[in-house]
Amino acid sequence: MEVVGPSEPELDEALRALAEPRRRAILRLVAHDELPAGEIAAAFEVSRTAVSQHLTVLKNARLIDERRDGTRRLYRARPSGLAQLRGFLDEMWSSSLDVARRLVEGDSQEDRRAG
Amino acid sequence: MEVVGPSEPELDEALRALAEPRRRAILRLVAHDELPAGEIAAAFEVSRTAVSQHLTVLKNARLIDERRDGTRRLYRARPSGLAQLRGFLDEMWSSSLDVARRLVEGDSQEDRRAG
DNA sequence: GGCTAACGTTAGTCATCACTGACGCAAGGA
DNA sequence: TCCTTGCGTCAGTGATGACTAACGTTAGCC
Repeated sequence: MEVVGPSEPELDEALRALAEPRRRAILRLVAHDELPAGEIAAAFEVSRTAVSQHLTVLKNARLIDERRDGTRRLYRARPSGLAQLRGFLDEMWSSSLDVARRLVEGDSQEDRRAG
Repeated sequence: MEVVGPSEPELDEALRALAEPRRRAILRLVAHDELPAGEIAAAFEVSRTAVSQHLTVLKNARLIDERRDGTRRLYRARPSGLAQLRGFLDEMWSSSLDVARRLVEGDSQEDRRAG
């Protein structure tokens, strides 16, 4: 039996986006200020191309919003995109706390199955 | 100027571990029950080798704990490992909310710099 | 000691991905 | 119209990673 859980394309995309340190750094920048792509790229030593691709990934993951102003593109973090991740972590966290509590109480997995 | 943020090896390892769907599925399993490696592997269609490697990654990321019982190795989720991720998300979330509020108030980035 | 069960580890393969330079494109100003 | 500025896109490359089969190791039973 294959267990893969519910289909979760959005969560997967968001977590894959956050798994890259440079994208987290970019997200931190635009979490504090709305910034144009050029200014974001200037904050890093990698090429402007690389930063542009990171911005595309973050945008597809719905972690940032893009707004156009002439030839400039302004980016900022998207709070609701992070909220979903909090939900995932909270669920895992409470579940794991339950297991910890049961183990302390001596109620092993086999006990619960036998009962 | 290169901006990479504070060194965050633990956060990085945890997020990289969670970026893989199979590892999230494994984590969900051991968040509900403490399970031996064989039983975890039986829940998936990939080889036992692959699951063992996933368990190693999750263990190194401090997202699960391992306990030995004879030849068996029992695994379960580690609540404190998830708490760190919650902290990261909370910080980003509140920062992005601040930016959203400032933009709504018409206090643009340029305004704050000029002022 | 010999055997089996339950796992981890190693070596090798294929796909993914972060990166670069070159190019394309839209929005102004002269 | 021509030129520049600000960015995204394309094609190619090296590194990472998820996977498999084969092998090594430890615990317990006979």
